Amino acid sequence: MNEGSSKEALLQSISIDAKPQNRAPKFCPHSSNVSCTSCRLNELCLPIALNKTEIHQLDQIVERNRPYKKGDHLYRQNDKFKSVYAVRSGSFKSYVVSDNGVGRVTGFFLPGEIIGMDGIASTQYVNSTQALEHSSICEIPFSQLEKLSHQLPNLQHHFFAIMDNEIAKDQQVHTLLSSYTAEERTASFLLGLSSRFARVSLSPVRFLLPMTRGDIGEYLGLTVETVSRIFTALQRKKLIEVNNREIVLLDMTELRNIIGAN
Amino acid sequence: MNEGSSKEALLQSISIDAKPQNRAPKFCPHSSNVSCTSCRLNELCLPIALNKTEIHQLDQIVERNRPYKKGDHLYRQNDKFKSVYAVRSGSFKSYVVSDNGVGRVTGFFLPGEIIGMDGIASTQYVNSTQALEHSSICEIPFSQLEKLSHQLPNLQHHFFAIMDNEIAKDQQVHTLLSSYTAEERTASFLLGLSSRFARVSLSPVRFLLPMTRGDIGEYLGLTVETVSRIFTALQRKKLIEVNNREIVLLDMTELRNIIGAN
DNA sequence: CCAGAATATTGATTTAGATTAATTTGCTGC
DNA sequence: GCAGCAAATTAATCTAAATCAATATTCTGG
Repeated sequence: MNEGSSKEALLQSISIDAKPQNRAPKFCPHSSNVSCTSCRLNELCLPIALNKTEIHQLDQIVERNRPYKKGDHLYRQNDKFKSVYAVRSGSFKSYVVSDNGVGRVTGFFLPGEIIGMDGIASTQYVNSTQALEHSSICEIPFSQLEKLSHQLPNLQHHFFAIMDNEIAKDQQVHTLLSSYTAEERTASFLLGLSSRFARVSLSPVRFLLPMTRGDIGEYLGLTVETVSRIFTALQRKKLIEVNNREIVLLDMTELRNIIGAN
Repeated sequence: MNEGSSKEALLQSISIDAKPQNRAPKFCPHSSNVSCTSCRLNELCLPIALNKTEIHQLDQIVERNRPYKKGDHLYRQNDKFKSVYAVRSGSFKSYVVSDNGVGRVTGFFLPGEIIGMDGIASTQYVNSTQALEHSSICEIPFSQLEKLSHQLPNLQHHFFAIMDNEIAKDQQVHTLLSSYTAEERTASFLLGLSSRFARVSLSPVRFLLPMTRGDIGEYLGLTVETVSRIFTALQRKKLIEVNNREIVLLDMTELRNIIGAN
């Protein structure tokens, strides 16, 4: 079941040159990945549904930034909205901090996923977004993306679809938070991660959590302690195996049954 | 404070002809509202940010359907996605029903708001949407909206913004559900409704709830009983006045304080 | 106008998950 | 290599909201 590939393998396969801002000719020795055309994620990311010529046009506006290290911010709450970002490697979390200092995680982002779509309407980002590990991203200035969408109906349609997926996803979270138990939430979270890892050709049954139990709790509306307890409980039931950040899904069918009632 | 206008007043001000599908010349005696240009909501709805000529083009693709009566469905879960809808009068709720028959309300829609943006990505609606009272809507076939967006950069931008607002709104709900108490949720819900009523020039302090306590509960992740109890509690604290579906907000400042901590 | 159904309220009891607290494990930088 | 800190686990207690139950009110269709 594809257990050979691991998170680390992905990270290694994408080397990043120090100053990728300089638009370089196609085959730069420091990067296997300076263009959308050659990017291993192009089937999952913005270029999907675009033809060669169109991808090339998209390529022109993508800025491949320096890598981010753990804790670095992509942007902060109330920063002026400028770009959306595609995760190239690693992972990010977005969160809001309320006046009283309590933080709430609003989303996690894995390779091939698009970050920063909060902000288009308000012209400011409503979340902060921060790297959970050493990560790299592609920055796409929104005004240019908009202009290009205007020329390429495929891109416009695809971007509508991406935003819409975001809406659909948020509504699933709505259902989850308004009616699932702690165990159902956790099972659903693990299965969700699993299929997102599968999407980028990583093992859907064995993976490393890029986030802390605290992050998961904030995202699922649970406390750290509850998340931890549920993990142990699921392990005792032989549905998963947990070793700190490493998760093995032993019985996906039964995990699905847990949330199946809903 | 604008208490003169009421829900009923709005309903009356918009009369609807029986077969509005026939595109009619500007001044039809049966409707004060057969074009976006003359619609009292045009400052809040899709036409916002469009100039006269552009509004006219939008007008050409809008279908003004027959009115819906309470309980009528705009579309159902898994129906093929075809259109988005703008509420002209009345109100709607969208919901999903899970396998075990438990329903969850995912959103409420008031005049000037856009329904049906779930579905663009999946080509099927993921919610069902139903009128909460006698209501009328404008239907906008999405393929045509997309085509038009492609010609009118303003419309494209505005539609991005509308979708983005949806995302931002859903994320607020995420925060609400993952960390607010029952009282905080309820206060936040009432204040939210209040400002949405204000947006369509209805009183922000005295309004009729178009939905049941059960709907509110499903939306907020609470039981009917809890919603009812919180209403009574807020009433006892003199923050609101409740008479069945009629709500008066007596102390908006204090209501804001309830959620202010967050 | 009335009967039955849907909706809403209120109270008593239970419970899932929060809170509090203490301990263990793992990780980072000197 | 280990000191100090962040993250995770586990247990005991508490509590907000669910559940169960009964009644009251409002709406609807004949």
